[in-house]
Amino acid sequence: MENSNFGQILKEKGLKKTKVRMALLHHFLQLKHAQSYSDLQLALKSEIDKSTLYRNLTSFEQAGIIHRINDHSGISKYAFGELPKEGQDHAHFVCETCETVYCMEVSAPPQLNVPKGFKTKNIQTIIKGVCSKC
Amino acid sequence: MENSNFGQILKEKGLKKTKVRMALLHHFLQLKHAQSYSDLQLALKSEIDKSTLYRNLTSFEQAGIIHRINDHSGISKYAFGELPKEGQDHAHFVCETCETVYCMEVSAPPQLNVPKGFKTKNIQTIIKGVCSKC
DNA sequence: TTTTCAAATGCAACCAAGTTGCATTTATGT
DNA sequence: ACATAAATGCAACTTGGTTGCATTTGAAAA
Repeated sequence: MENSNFGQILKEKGLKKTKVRMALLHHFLQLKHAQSYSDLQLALKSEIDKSTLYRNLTSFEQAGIIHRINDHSGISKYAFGELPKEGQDHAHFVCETCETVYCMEVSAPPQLNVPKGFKTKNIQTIIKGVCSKC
Repeated sequence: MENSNFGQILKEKGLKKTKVRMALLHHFLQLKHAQSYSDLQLALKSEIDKSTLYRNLTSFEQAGIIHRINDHSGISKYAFGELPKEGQDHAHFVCETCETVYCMEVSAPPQLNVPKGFKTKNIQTIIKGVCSKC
């Protein structure tokens, strides 16, 4: 996978090809699990300014390159790939031991007793447990 | 519902009966939807110190008087009642318009393709949509 | 290639949620 | 009424995230 590839992804999304974005993209593409701001800051050796990083995370999310995950910790994590717009075929597994967040497939959404007058638009599921490494 | 009742609840849980706790308990018992720290601070007319409030929210949660909810906003909300330990019969509905969080029943949990080696302990569901008032 | 201009960056200052240490106060058991 | 452990209040702090602004840079047009 060469640089021309990353540049292409950014171009398709209408985002300028910058050093920061290339580094971020490179990082996200080779990761299996979700990263928090501090994970990223650490991994990228603090080379990226805080606000620049946050702004790029937002751009990437809007462009559908990554998606934002809110596990029950209260801090956002980010993972490669777009979140499906409608219905539910994506869930997040949070390991209670190592705090790692994994994306998972869902074969059938939960059955909900939503009262009259309530309109469901989106369902997000957090699974807590222990991952295979722990 | 009189004060002796509230005092009884605290006693059963091994918590001292204090002014702050009585006020908090009184407030939670008459609420239908989840409250954030700032909601509580506002509702209680800022009479309660920040750290005291947080510490009591933690105590109440540990005692099973309230449960903590993490909608995708990143800030914790608290609602009366204990969260079921095993399985899933509780979900949270977040109104996209008014930000109100409601507790809901779940009749059937989602079907998940959890890989081998992963142990599921708990499933939390956030439903996003529009509530009956909005 | 050079010019140009919007977009991206870096920096500092800021806000809010939540935590911690510590001195003081208060609820409860004896 | 007394003693003691727990609860409170306060200040200081940490951290995730945002904002305003001056400077830099990517990319498209000349």
